[in-house]
Amino acid sequence: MNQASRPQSVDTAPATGRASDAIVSQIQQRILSGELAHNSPLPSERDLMEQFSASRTVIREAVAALASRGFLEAKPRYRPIVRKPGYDTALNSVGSIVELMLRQEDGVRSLFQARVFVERGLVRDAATSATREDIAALKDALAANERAIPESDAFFATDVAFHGVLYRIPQNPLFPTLHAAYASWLAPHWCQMLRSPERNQVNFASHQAIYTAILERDPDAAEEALVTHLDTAWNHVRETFGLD
Amino acid sequence: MNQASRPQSVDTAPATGRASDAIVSQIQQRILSGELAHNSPLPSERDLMEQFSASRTVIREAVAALASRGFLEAKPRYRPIVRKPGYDTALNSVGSIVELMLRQEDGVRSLFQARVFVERGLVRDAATSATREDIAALKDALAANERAIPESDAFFATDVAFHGVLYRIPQNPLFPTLHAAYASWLAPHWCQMLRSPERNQVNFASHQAIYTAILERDPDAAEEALVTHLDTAWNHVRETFGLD
DNA sequence: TGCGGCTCCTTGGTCAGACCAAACTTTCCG
DNA sequence: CGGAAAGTTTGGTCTGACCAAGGAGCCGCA
Repeated sequence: MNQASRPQSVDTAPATGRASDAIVSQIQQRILSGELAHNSPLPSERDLMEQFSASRTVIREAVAALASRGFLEAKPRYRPIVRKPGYDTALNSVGSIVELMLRQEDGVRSLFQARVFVERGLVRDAATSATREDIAALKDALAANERAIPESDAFFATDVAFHGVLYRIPQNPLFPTLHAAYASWLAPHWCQMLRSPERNQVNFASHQAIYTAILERDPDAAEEALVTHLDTAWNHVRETFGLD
Repeated sequence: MNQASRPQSVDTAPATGRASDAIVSQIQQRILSGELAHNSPLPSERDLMEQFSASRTVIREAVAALASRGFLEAKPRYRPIVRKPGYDTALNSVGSIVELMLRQEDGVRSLFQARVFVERGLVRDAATSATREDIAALKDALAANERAIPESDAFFATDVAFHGVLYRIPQNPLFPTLHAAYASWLAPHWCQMLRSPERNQVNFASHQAIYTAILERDPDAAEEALVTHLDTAWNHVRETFGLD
């Protein structure tokens, strides 16, 4: 509450039509600057309307806008929580729309195809430039995968985890985020599919083949193993949902 | 106004805290079903509050929510326009956040690196499975690129277009969208960079090398040419902005 | 007849004040 | 000392009102 007494002096965009826009950008700045700490609750709406000398209507509008952009997490009856957005927030905001597109099967195919595309690059990259630690992580994930063969639920988790290791190898924060997004989008579809230890065994074998190829620094083999693996998976998806 | 008289009978989620949620999902359905036609204006807020027998507060909240999710395009003082969302809408909604992340240079690097990653896959794919038409399109784009060498602005456009052709080859609607997104995100940075016919010449040569490799069905050569090309570009970016 | 300009109605944006129910805080009793 | 009860805060919703800008219709001039 230091300079809060003259909030209007710093108006960045007073000319525009929406009064809430100015407030949105101000609060946004406060969040980015840390003045409003990450994970702390937003001041009450009445407080804010005093700080910005605006009506509650405008304040609520601003809060809603910030929430929709991922700067706030607003549970129905609770105080909004300040969230400094990261890559995950970004992908999260697409989530709802992706969900919609997934309903028309063409979307599922496109998305899955895109995933194959990315992972092809990932395994090539892994084969050419994985570090000792990366390989070790892969080995661990593979071992966990093998142990989980009898239990389909656990197997699914370790399956996702194995692929997740691949996404972490390039050291680019975008990829793990992308993986999480993929997983969350496609998981509902996966869960509907019938699973069995036999099928798990096949998938594990594919993972092992990928791992081996990476170990041998053979990008082409790794890519092929990956493609085979995901093609098989896709066929299962097609069978299950009766797509094209 | 057929079934509008009993809007509460179809409530999908009446138990939740937010009253606007129900209205949001109903309007959303009407948009998806085509009952509210694409590009047509939304009924006035007063109309809607009658249809849903809700206060204007709630209606406005619902409209704002739909607008933030891309189902409506709401210019400040005008009637909201109905928009059936597509892939572009999805990526558009990330735009604002990406913009923010681009400000901390690490984000630029990550994003650029991810782009390199994707395009590596794209050129490999092009080299292995480009059709005659794809090759022709590439050739055209390359020719346009060459013609534009003297004029940096035009060159930039044809540069983007050339890469755009690569994104279209896999026939996956996600990729062109991604390309558009990349272009719009990185364009502001590119525009700040100094350009010259000499530099354009170098870039054109790179494009030509990529094209040649694709023509010769040589994925490795194509990938290498692409990586060289983008590495050079990245060095220019680094020089311009003084990144790590 | 055609068209720019004026008027009036519509409609989105904002405000003030009020009420309710759920969440939070404090108090008090076992 | 812990948990239940009472009181206070606070988000969600409603009502009614006002303002200014957009849009439709009217009018007069060319």
